[in-house]
Amino acid sequence: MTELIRLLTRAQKLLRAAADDAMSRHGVRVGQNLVLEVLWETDGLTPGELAGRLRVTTPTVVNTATRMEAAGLLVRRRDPADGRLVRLHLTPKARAAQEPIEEARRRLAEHAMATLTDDERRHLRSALEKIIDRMSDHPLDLGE
Amino acid sequence: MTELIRLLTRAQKLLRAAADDAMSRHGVRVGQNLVLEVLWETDGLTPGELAGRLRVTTPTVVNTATRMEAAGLLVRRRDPADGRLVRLHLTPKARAAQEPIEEARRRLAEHAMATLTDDERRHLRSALEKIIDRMSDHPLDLGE
DNA sequence: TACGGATCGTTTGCATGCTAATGATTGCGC
DNA sequence: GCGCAATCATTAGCATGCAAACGATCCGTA
Repeated sequence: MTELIRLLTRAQKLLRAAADDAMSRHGVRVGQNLVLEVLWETDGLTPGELAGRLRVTTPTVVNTATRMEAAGLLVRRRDPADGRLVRLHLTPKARAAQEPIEEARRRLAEHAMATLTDDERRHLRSALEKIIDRMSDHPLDLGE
Repeated sequence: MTELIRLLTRAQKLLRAAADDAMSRHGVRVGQNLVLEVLWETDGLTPGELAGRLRVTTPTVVNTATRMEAAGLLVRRRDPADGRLVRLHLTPKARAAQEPIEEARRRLAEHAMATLTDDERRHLRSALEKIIDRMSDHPLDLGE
């Protein structure tokens, strides 16, 4: 079964590289895209909230946000009600990138799955969900 | 279909984190494990050869090898016949880690796939291979 | 009201990848 | 035999993740 994990890793790497390529055409790197996807839907989230939704640590979001701020994709605003919080707001530049990036993402996904039948896609989805559930609910116990 | 890519990414991330956890018990990080797997089989490869087998760039192997050298897992030796080449040789410490690490890897894989039937595993393997073939043979064309 | 624990974001340091630039060595062609 | 292009490894710089340490702010309690 270790072979299956290798295949999964390799497929994910190919997809990630292709996604990064596609996103880069629009001035967005693959990690930044994850932040954008959430903020397009709900602007003004805090780094901590974003980290929770992306299943990533807060420092990761903070660093990505800093790079995105430098790239002119978002701005930080202190929450007026709670001085500990920082709210991340997208710029018009980030909003303008939404349609082309989502389109690129859709095309990439269709391209990657082009040789899979609907049935194969369903099976793939189901298998991945089982693995995710398994690893989420029962993290590998290594003793002590 | 973009949902399928998200699932694949999430599953891979969970597996990688679990693998890193398991390997760390044996003083080896998940990236170093890839190098070990190849060198256990064929000792004395060059960084370039390793990079080719691992589908990773040469600088990545060089950096990983430097960390592994610092950790006492391997040594660099200049090739006597060709001064440009560097050959990576495992230390006894790295050989001693082989059995426990391979065992941990097997257990992790079995654990992650525990809720999948043989049929589901076959379908998963087949789908992943199709995606890999597709992305390898037909990299997404983005136009110029 | 003042203090101390809880809650955030940030900084720091590391591992893993990449691309581009650099440096050493080889080997072919003249 | 010499020089120059090809071939390697390495270095530098960046993006993405993590964990751990730190600093600021808030809030319940005494």
